[in-house]
Amino acid sequence: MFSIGTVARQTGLKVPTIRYYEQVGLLGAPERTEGNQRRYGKDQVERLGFIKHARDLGFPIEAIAALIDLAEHPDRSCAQAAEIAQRQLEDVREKLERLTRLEAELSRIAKGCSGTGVADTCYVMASLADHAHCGSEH
Amino acid sequence: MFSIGTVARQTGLKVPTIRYYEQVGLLGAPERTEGNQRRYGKDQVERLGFIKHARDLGFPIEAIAALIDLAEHPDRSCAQAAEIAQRQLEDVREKLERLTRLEAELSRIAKGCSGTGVADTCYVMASLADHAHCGSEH
DNA sequence: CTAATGTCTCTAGCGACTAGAGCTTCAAGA
DNA sequence: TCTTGAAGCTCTAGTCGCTAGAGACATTAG
Repeated sequence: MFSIGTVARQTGLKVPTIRYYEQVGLLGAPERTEGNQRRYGKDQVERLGFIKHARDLGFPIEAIAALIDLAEHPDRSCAQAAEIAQRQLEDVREKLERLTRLEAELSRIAKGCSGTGVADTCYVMASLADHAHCGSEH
Repeated sequence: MFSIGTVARQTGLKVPTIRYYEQVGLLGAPERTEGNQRRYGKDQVERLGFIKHARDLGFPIEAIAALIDLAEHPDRSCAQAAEIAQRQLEDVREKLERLTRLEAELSRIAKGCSGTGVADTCYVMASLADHAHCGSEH
């Protein structure tokens, strides 16, 4: 049985984050000592590892809850898990696309700066003020 | 003088968003009609366009406030504006990097799915449960 | 004049935590 | 056994950038 601090160190999560996951129902309530402190078993530590990994990959809490639910009903089809992963992948790809365009635009803006007075000549300001300066949509 | 709805249509912002920008001090309080409705002048519409564009490029509100402050003091150096843009560019690049790695990992995970029972064979689950399955850091 | 649309303020909610106050419990050393 | 300091507890509120909704008032077109 591990204290919350020990589990935090093991999983890389922060202590309040673990409590938060319990609060939102991602993790069942652990046992408690007589003095009301949480004590986690191996299973729960593993689940927290799963959650951490999924969060690192950007899965929203809700999707993780669905995945955990699937894991607890092994009779269900793997297709649902694949679908969740697929959705996440598409989400990431969309963000990538958008960020790629932003990067192009911003580097164009940032490069154009002359470093002189801001008044009429500042390229950054002009670019932001007038969308027509832009190279592409965003 | 334009009503808030008209300005919203002109700038592409939503009505509550415009009120929000006023609330957080990004935009000065506009004139009001006798009936207490906001009426905006050309200058303010322009500024809202500036804000919209900067937000679309991902600048946080605080950075936009700093840019507006610079715009109102044309004697200051353009270097500060360039610095803000540079910071934003770096931020975008960091996110891009991270997302690129996530995309690789997720597409590997999503592709590996066999579509059969979730029990022992689900690749999605196994990948999430065990970080050792991963091809790279994230 | 009426009806429809627009606008007002205010509060609360989103997601995923994070910070802090004020208290209690635990574990290790003297 | 006692003490001390770290770690834990609950609760509330704050973060960011909006968004939604309630209930009331203003404006405008026909």
